[in-house]
Amino acid sequence: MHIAVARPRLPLAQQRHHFTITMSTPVRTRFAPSPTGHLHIGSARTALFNWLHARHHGGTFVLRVEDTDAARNTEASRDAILSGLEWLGMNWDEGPNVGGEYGPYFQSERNEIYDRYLAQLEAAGRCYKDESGATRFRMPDEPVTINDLICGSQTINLKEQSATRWDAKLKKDVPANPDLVIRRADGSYIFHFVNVVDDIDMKITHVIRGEDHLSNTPKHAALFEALGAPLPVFAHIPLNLNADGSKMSKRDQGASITDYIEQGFLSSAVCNYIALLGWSPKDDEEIFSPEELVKRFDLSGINRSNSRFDFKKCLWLNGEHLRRLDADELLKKATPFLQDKNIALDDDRLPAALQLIRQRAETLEQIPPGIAPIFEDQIEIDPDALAKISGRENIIDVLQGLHDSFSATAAGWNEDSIKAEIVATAEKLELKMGALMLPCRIATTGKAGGPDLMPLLVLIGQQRVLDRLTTLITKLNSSS
RNA sequence: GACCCGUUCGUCUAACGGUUAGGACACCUGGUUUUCAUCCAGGCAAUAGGGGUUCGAUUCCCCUACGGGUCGCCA
Repeated sequence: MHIAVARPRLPLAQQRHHFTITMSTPVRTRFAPSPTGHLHIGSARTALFNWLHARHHGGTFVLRVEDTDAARNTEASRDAILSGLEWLGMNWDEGPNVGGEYGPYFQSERNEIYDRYLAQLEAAGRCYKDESGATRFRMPDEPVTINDLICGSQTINLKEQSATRWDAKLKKDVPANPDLVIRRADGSYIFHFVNVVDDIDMKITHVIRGEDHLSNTPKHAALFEALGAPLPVFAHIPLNLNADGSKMSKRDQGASITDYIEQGFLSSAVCNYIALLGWSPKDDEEIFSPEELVKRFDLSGINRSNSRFDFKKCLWLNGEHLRRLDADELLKKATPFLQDKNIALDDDRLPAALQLIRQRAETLEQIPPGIAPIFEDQIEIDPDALAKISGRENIIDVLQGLHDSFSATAAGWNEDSIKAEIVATAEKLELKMGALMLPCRIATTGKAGGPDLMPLLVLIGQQRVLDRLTTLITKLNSSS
């Protein structure tokens, strides 16, 4: 497969250097997380764009763990990131657990490779050891130009730019050594160097990453040049912000992918939503399965401005995905949430219950509470719901009427017979049917809202419906 | 502070010089469902400001404002 360059932002002459290198090369993208926390939703989006681009072009998606900072890396974090990616369905072709011909895929295990590239730099006279023992890459005298697929072209003189450094405490620029540290005195390597070396060594063709790396890119380009390697295509994607426009940090609500797992989101919906943050299919469609995303994704559809996270839209999208699941998939996805609430998976009533609740649930987490009245022997009456009906003058008559009618039903216990009994009771009491529905619902489910009432009553069962009506009647009588 | 990127309804976005500036979420109003939800119909709501260029700018250029990013021996 070949690379599609669908949105030229630059005159062709400027693009040429950029694209001839990879025009006929199979696409290889990578996601390179640092295991210092959970899988952040923004990182997940970066991973998604890399994954989608690779899959769209039939290329290779590489997972590389950038664990060069021994002080901050944790095993728990690495596991969380890997399992988060797995949950999202972003399978990697090369990387941890699956291997590949360009391994190892943990930077902590690649020192020999870095030594080799460093030797190359040394041989070319492009780096030196400073007085502290750290190795520095000589910043080029000439300006460096990069062409970003999304952000366009920019030229910068690194030597001049790096000759001073902003001191946040002093609030002013202070003189600095413009040459980039690439290896610490203790022999460990710095991000910029290993990142570039690995991208070269792993033959990465497209570097798709957050815009926070845009300003680093000229340095990387200089390293590519010094190492005699062609530049990959750079595509810096805009960042996600909180709903209020502030920077999304680790502790913000919805920042971690585990939040979505725990709250009963579907991975397909999360992928769909985050894909839409900064990428557009350019038409009015917006509900996509992962397969459809792969088919439609193109880097040319990525826009350049940051976006804010809209949790409500994400919820809506999740509901849409939920309704598109077939019965087996729904049961499978809901299983952990059902087990958590002790709802037996082999209960005869479960399939029908799931079909009932799926029309209204937006998350898997909302499923058990909605169908609990079917499976639990005891229900709790929501006080707020009860308050809506307890003040009605005729409430006891209504409940008693329903009870009498339901207990006398001769036509069996099904939706039609239940409806007929409610209608009959309403006529007897000279009320509209609607006036009986809410009391009936609250008495039998404890809640003011929920799935379609008739089928719900069928599943709860005649005897328990009668018992619950009696219980509420007793309760109301004793409190009045 | 310097440098870089950005700025269309509240939010996500479409419109790559000519549109009554389109769609979606959210919100509001009706309707259907004799319940809840779905669903259907309708409504509210945007080109940051100022200069150019042009017969004509959301679209191209400049300035300002605002937002974000980078300026580490973190990644």
